[in-house]
Amino acid sequence: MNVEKHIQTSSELRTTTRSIIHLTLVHHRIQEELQAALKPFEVSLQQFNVLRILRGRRGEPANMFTINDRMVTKMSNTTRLVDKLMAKGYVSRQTCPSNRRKVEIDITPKGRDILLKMDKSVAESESHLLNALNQEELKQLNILLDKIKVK
Amino acid sequence: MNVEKHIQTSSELRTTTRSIIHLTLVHHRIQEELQAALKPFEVSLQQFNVLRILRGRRGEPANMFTINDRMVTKMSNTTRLVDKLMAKGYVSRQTCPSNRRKVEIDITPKGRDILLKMDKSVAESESHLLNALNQEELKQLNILLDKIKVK
DNA sequence: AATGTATATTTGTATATACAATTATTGTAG
DNA sequence: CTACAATAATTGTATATACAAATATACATT
Repeated sequence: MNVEKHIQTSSELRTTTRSIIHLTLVHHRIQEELQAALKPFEVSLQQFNVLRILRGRRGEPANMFTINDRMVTKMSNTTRLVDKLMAKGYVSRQTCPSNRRKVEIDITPKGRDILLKMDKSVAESESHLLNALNQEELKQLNILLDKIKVK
Repeated sequence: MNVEKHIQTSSELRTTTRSIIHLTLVHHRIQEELQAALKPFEVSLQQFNVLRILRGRRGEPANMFTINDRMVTKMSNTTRLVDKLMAKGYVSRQTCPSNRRKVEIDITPKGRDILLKMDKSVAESESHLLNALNQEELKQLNILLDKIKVK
């Protein structure tokens, strides 16, 4: 990708600026592709992420904070994502008996079923996006991303 | 960053899934940092991007399509970004005399002034985010990002 | 010139997200 | 026990973005 051409600038960009723009463009493209993969299931990427987090807990229910901590959105929005997954019957929610401020959210069998189907579609999209990168390059990408200050 | 820990899964992730989650987390963090850098100027990151694109054209005005082509948003939203920059006096807009369907958008001196100030703040944030990466690593990052299928 | 088609932009609207305030419950200091 | 602070989640709302439709102009065919 020619980032300079993309933003149509005649001036040379700082290398840092260039890398950040590049990352933004790639990220946007990935989101588009994954959202398209999920469209037939009428589940948003964020809803998919919630389901995936719940499955990763292997039966142990999660509270809102736990789910939100693994997501890149505010807790208020996570509440609403769970609302929507509830309406579709993909998750259950009940107040935690030992601490009635908390809730216990879990994935339902119906949620697991659709998640399995979505997995397939998402995995194909991911593979397509990244198939020009071998294992060594993926590892290298992760190492470089790790060097970006996320704190 | 331990991506598995972040999404709190006990199962091993596919390496592609892991890389994509990692990229998403890093992207989100970068957006946050840059938005924070722009906050004192009361200009959104997307508004900043429009100004930067216009400056890159060195005096030649741009139409909506040209601006939008360099951005990761829909044209309808770019129209509204320009509306807001107009209201602040940072850009000018007039219908193109040779083709009255088109508009000619340009950055104003006032827009250039604030852009210079914002540049400084944004450059600092970018440097902070990426200062653990040397020139060779930035180059390598761009090469790897280029391998992600954006078509 | 009249009609249909393509191009460029804008408007309307639904969904997504961020931020602030609110509610409910629990913990704790006096 | 009461008052106050801390925690957990939700609700309200403003802004951001995506998608569809509408508007205006230009171009092409007859």
